[in-house]
Amino acid sequence: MARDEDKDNRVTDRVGFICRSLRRAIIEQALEPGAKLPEDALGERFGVSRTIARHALGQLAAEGLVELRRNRIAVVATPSWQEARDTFDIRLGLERLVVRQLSGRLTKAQVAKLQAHVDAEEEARNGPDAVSIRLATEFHVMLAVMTDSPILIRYVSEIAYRCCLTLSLYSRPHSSECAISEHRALIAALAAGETEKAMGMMDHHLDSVASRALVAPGKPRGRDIMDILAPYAEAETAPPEAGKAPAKGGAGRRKTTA
Amino acid sequence: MARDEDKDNRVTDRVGFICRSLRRAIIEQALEPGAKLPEDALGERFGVSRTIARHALGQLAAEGLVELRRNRIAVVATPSWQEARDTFDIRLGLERLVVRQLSGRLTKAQVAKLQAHVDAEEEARNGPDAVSIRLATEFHVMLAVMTDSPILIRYVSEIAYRCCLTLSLYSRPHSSECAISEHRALIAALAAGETEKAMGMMDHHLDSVASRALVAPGKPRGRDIMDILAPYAEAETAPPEAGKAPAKGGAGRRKTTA
DNA sequence: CGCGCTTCAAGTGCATGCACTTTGGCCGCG
DNA sequence: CGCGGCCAAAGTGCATGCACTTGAAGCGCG
Repeated sequence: MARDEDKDNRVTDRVGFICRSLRRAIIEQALEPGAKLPEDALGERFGVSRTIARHALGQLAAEGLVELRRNRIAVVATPSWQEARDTFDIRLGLERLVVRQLSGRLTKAQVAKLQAHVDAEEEARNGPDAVSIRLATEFHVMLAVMTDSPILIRYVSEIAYRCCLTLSLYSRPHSSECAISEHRALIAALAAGETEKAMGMMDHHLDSVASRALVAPGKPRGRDIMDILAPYAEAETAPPEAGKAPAKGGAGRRKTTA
Repeated sequence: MARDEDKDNRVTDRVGFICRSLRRAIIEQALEPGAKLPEDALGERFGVSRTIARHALGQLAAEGLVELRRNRIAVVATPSWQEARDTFDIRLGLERLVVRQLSGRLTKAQVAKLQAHVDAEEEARNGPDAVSIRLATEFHVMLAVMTDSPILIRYVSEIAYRCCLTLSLYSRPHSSECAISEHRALIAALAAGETEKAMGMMDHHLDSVASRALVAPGKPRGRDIMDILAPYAEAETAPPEAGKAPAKGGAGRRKTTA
């Protein structure tokens, strides 16, 4: 990722740097949906002025990772359940394009690179979930990058990141074991040029991730506090264990990158 | 009609306003690819400071409509031929999703609205091309909006705008007559819930727009001057008018769509 | 004891100023 | 006559200051 850093396009890069950092923090769930991102705190943390931080926030907002509300502190986006489903749906469509594009056209080097990445995933399996999620996401982004189509790259990256977001909202502990083997199988199919098969695998892969991970709309984790409180408003009969303090918000003052 | 749209999200709206204006200017080809967009000129024109103009430019850059180069004046993006093809390809994938989502689910009011829009297209047929293009684009955006899926809306809008851009680079005078009847037919199929048929129509529609409009890579109008000059640099023997001389990236045939 | 109003601090919205970079013209030199 | 370097104008990069908005604590009133 430090590769094409200073191409000379894109904003100076301090903005880019902040974006990348924030994105990473978000997909690793160091920043949960709803986390506040005050401009000055950001600026201070990254050693830049609010102007830059603001710009970065703007970019991230354009990608749908943060929410900007006028005169309010920016927050990490909290996609609705419906949006989450849509996101996966669209992602599927986009990744099919990737597969179609790539099938039978992968160079040996590319295949090797992909395999190496999956090896890394394997290795990180016992590490923190955050890392597995990031690696799994990066695998897909890597595929997109290999299409060499800037637009496709952008869209797939964006949506993959958004998926991480929804995952961090609506998923349970996470289980990425099968994902890894599915990644391997996908590589094989792509390398062999079995387009249809590869597409089917991608379908199945994403579909299973979605249905396995996306747990029903019942209780969105970091969602609006009012949602969490909702069941308590109904009746005062033994509320389930929810270790969240009511008013003050357990987040303390400003959160920034971990 | 330029009044609302600010539910309270998004930037203050002066930024939004500039974005919208610029987008419109771009898709109507009042601003050709490569056109310069200096911050202060923009700011002056819209009665705001460079800060705002800059922010707008940033948004547009995120959408791929303008290009930002460090320390240089921002310009309207000039997608390469390859990107143009990719764009249409991806667009097709996205619009298929739209169709699938919409098929058989359109309310009477929606159908009416669509038909009214196509009527407007019909009416504008003798007007300037710019308007026809805008209307045709808006038709597709309108469809996307009806899916009620924010992400899909965003992506389709974005890519539709980008297509306008490529059209203004690589298309001939334009002929949108058939597009109108195709729009009508599409509405009918959608209303009738004939998903497969509707998808096929969308395929055909976009494909024909692409292949009809996108005239070969021969002479990209506003594209990098170096490309145009390349064949002349080789030898001074009568430069052919279409020959692809440089060893540049493959203009090689790529699956358009299935 | 609770409820609404006031007041204040945190935070954003935006403009402006200054430094740095790029560009293109001008001039002197070969 | 051409060519390469200097210089000013134009433009961006970024920080900072001030006005405005918002949320909430504090306070008085019922």
